[in-house]
Amino acid sequence: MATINDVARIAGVSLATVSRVMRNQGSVKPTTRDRVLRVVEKLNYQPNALAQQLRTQETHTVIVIVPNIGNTFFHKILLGIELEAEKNGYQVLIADMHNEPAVENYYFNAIQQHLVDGIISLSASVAKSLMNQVASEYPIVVACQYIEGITPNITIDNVAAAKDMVGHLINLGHRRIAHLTSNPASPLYRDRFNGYLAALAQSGISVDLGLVQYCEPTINGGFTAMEPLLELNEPVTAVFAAGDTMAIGAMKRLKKAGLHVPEDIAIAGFDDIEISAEWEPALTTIHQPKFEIGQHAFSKLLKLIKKEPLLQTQEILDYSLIIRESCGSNRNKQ
Amino acid sequence: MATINDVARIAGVSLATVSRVMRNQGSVKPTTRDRVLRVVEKLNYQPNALAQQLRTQETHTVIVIVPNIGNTFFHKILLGIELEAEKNGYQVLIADMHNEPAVENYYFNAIQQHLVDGIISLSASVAKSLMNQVASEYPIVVACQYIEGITPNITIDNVAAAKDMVGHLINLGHRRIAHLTSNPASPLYRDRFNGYLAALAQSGISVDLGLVQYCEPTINGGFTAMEPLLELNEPVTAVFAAGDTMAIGAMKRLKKAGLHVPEDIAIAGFDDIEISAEWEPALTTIHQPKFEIGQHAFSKLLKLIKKEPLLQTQEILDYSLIIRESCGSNRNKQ
DNA sequence: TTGTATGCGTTATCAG
DNA sequence: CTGATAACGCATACAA
Repeated sequence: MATINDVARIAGVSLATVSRVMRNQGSVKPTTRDRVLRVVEKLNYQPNALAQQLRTQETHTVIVIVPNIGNTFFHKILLGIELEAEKNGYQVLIADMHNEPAVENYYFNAIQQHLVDGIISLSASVAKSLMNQVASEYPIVVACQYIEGITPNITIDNVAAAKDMVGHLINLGHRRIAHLTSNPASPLYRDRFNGYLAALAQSGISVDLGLVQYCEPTINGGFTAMEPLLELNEPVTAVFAAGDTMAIGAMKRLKKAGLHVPEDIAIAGFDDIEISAEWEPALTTIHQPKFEIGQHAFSKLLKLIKKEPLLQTQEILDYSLIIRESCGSNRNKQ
Repeated sequence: MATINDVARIAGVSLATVSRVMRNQGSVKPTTRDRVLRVVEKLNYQPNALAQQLRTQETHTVIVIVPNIGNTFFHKILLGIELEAEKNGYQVLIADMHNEPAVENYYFNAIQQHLVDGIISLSASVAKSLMNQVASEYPIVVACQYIEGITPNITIDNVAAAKDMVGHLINLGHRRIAHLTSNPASPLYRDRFNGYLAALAQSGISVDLGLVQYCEPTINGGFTAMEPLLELNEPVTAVFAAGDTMAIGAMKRLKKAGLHVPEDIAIAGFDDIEISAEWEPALTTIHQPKFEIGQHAFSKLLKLIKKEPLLQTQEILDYSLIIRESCGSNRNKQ
């Protein structure tokens, strides 16, 4: 592999000159520039990025930590990040935790080792203390998730969104509304649960914790979580799942039980992942502005990297209620 | 950020000694080791990986180029790569092309710039000449795709798999079988098309190119590609889609037309993506051993990196025919 | 307009 | 067992 020295020697100039033409910076006589360029081409010289980065102390690379690349929820977010990064001359690398919390710690080291200029975490499953320590020294932003009171983050108002959704179900006449949720340690699921409770409270509906099921946030999780609800003496008429995959799992279980959605029971989800619009019946859900979340996350990170002041450390984006078929109000089907 | 020099100075030793204790290599007196370690901890010293990599000329990192991270087909492959890499002390970074061929070129530079030790491409959409040039100098393996006669690659036998699937349909009594395919420039789709043709030929069924539709390999693509087939004078009784997403799109279109799968028409897909098993009716398809493809791809790459000899440059893994509901043979439902 | 020299933070080769 | 010192490949301040 050719180095800058090889080019310099063959072109008969100093390596400083080669450096100048490579970076289009400083002044160099057109004729010598041409001579250098010809050698560069002949040798297929590519600057060693490692050396450049070591020298300049910046990598123009950010890493985004994804809990599980298999979760389609993250795709549009990634796209938002990527396009925004591209626009600003940054490279984005994706690190897949494949759902193992330990992996996040591992990638947190990447920044302490100068391999990247910043981190966007879509997980925040790292210990609060480590997050604190790293975030105080390096550019980090968290999106879609958050650890209370730490680091800049981008989310929607999960409480309000869940409350809206359950309010919608109540408006449709439902009184016995089940809730499918997941890991109670996650602020996200806690917020959505709180929204559910708030909506019930507002309508004077008393809470029945027997209608709340905890499960894995997957199709299969929703499927099995639906079973105890089917055996209730007084059946529920609606289910609010804190994630679309759980909602789809619930629908599959209902179909197996010979029940129809939305005629026999209404189902609502959360997130608006791609398959929700394709599923039959199409799922009523909360749309998160994923692409924008991604864009904002990168913009915020970039400000951190460039040490520009952050106007607001926490950013709340707008969600929207997407009414499709699964709640029986398909007049408004989008 | 503390450097090795800071540690050395504060611990009252030379930086060579610090390097030794960090790498657990060479001999150093237990007491000085302890002294160094204490300082390391106090300063929270982390070696600068950039400098290490520049010095040692290896990054222990590989990059995998994914055509579109939103395509769930790739997830298990990534998982296979990641676990195999982890086992060998390598880090894997994912580069998302978001379906823009130009992006692959961009990441091909990463290796020429010494940022990674090797590349696994799941795309192979780069120009043959560039692929040739880079592959001749650097460790690269292609999986699931291939450019004829270049670089080590891992695939299944797409021709045989498609032929098997269409053979299955023929065995079920079908004679008029449509084929949904995509970009004819892709060897993959060409192979599957050839398999389709081979199966017809073997059974003495004459080919009717009017039954072949080209479309985007998406749900929507399959949906619209189904329309002309619906208007045929002599309708088809089965559809073989060269990808599961197209198959699902076709099913959605049929449902809209009031037709039932598999009673009115049989549908078969290819790839066995996750949603295919969940869809109702569940899709009959060709299973690609994605996890193993990922593992083998990394192993092969590692041999390339370590300059070990490659026994076979091209590796063909076993596929399997997964019979579910969409072809009406649900006796064998898996 | 060009060249020289220094340093980025390591590892590794020598001596001692 | 430990310490100088020379690379690794580049960018840049300073001279010329």
